[in-house]
This record gives sequence, structure tokens and C-alpha cells, in this order.
Amino acid sequence: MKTYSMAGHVIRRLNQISTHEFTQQMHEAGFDLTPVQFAALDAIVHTPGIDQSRVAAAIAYDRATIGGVIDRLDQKGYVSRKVSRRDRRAREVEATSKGLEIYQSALPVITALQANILPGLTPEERETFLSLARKAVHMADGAPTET
Amino acid sequence: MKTYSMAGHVIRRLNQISTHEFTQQMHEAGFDLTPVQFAALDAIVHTPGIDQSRVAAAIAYDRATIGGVIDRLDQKGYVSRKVSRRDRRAREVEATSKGLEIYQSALPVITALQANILPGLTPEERETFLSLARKAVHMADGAPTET
DNA sequence: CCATAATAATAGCTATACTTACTAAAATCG
DNA sequence: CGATTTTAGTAAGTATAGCTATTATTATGG
Repeated sequence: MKTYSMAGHVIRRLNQISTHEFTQQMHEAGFDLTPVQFAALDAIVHTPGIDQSRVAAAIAYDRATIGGVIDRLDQKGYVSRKVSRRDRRAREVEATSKGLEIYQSALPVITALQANILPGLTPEERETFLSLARKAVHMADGAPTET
Repeated sequence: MKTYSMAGHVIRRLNQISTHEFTQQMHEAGFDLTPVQFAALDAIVHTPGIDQSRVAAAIAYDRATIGGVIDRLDQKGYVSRKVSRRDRRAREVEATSKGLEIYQSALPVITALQANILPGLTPEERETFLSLARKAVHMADGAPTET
């Protein structure tokens, strides 16, 4: 009965709202990038030659999922892949000039849209929310709760 | 570069952690229910005879998605559907006795697991986080920000 | 050096999640 | 009452999202 106020449900709703806002704004601005595609592109732009496994690790995703995401970035011509010379299993990913351009022009749109994700909160509330959220994620990431 | 601290990214990570915790705990407890399946079952148990559209509205999902979710609940024998007599387009959904049983025995597991979703936060922080999150969702739901 | 373990990527599978289009049925309005 | 609009559900398509298994390659240990 209280399902609607449970943590899991509320977080799921926030994610849904956030994704919707991202999709909407990006589409209006004329970009063809999903949230995950942007996150992957961001990691690739900041570490050229990164392999897919490290992209997945950087944004906390499954390798298989990221493979598909990078496939689509590749199809759009935003990134290029080549087999690593050091490790022939690995694919080194790099942003193309087109990809870099898209990334740079999309960045301000995405930065601006962050404020719209939590529209019901005052700036102070938003900051409180975000710092708690970051803390929770950071703890779940690295800090062992159950040593 | 600051992607990792952006609202969208952090919320996405929280949802991922939350979903993982749910899946893990439920599996360990021997249940075969995803977060969405549970949310739908919850709505159905509390409003027997509800139609699929209303289930979707209740838990804020797309009609098409909920159709598939209820398909799977049906396949597991947790719910039954019948064409409404008042409106032959609508399917009235009801929990079976098996579904009700599963719901009731899963509920305490899910209630218990809520605390594990934000393990890095103190109880006070968790409450602050959740009330802000609920407020944001509530605003996005009903309150018009852009009249 | 060679058998074994570990790793990178992919394939296949299941389940969301949302969009548009379509069918059937109901409601509305002239 | 009949045409139009709306609504419930499904279908088809795309994109996550994660799991297990498989293949290819690299690293390691005896």
C-alpha cells in the first residue's frame, strides 16, 4: 500500500522524470543522443583510446550493454574503433571530429537541463538532495558497508 | 568531465543500485518478481478489477510496457484477466490466490530491503533524501511548473 | 614451454521503457 | 442516428540493462 512512497519506487520515478527531461530537451535542441550515449561519449572524449571495458567501468555499466551503445555511436559516426595493438582482444575507442563537435555543442544543453530535473525543489533543497545522492552512490561504489 | 556528478547521472546510478538490491534480495528470498512486476501486483492487489490503463497510471508507466508486465504476471499465475462487461475494450485484472500469497510473503522482504537501498546514509540523511525525492516527484506529477 | 586462469568483446536471452501505428469499442456531438 | 473523437489494448520498432555462455587472446604458474 505504501509502495508509492518506498525508496525504490521514488528513485525509479526520479530516473524516469530525469530521462524524459533529457530526451525532450536534447530532441528540441536537435541532438540524437540518449543519456547513456552521452555518458559514454563523455568518457570517450575525456580518455581517447579507452577500451570498451573501461568505458563500461567509468559509467558503471555492463560490458554487453556498452557494446551496443558504442555500436550506435559508431553508426552515427561519433566514434571510431580499432583493435588495440597492445591487446588484440580490446577495441580502442576514439571520438571522431564529428563526435567531438556534437559533444561540445550538446554539453551546454545538458548542463542547462540539470536544473530542470528537480523542478519542484528550491536551489538549496536541490543541493542537499544532490549531495546526499552523491554520497549514497559513492558509498555504494567504493566504501565497504559490510566489511 | 563533471558528468559523474550531474543530477541525471547520479539519479541513474541510484536507480541502478536500487534495482540491483531489489533483484538480489528477492532472488535470495526465493521470489521471482522484478521491481515493476511487484509495483504492478501491488496496484492490482489493492484495487481488484482495475484495468491495465489504470495500473499504468497508478505506477506511472506506459500502457504498452504494463501490458507486457501483466503478461508475465499472468504467465506466472499471479493475476488473471477478463474482458470487462462494462467496457469490452478493457481487461479487468485481479490477483489470483497464488498471487496474493506471493504478494503478502514478499512484502516484508521488500519493506526490509528499503533500508539497504541507501546504505551510505544515516537514518536522518535517508529521511531527508526521501522527503526531498518525494517532493520532487510529487511536483513533477501534479504541480505545474510551467503554467 | 605449455596447461590454466583471466580478460575483452560478443551472442543470446529476458525484461524494461517508450514511441508510433493500428484495431476495436465507446463516448460525444451535430 | 451517424460521423468523429476518444480510449483500451496490442503490435512493431528502438534502446537500454543485465545475465550467462562463448570465442579469442593474453597472462601466469609449474
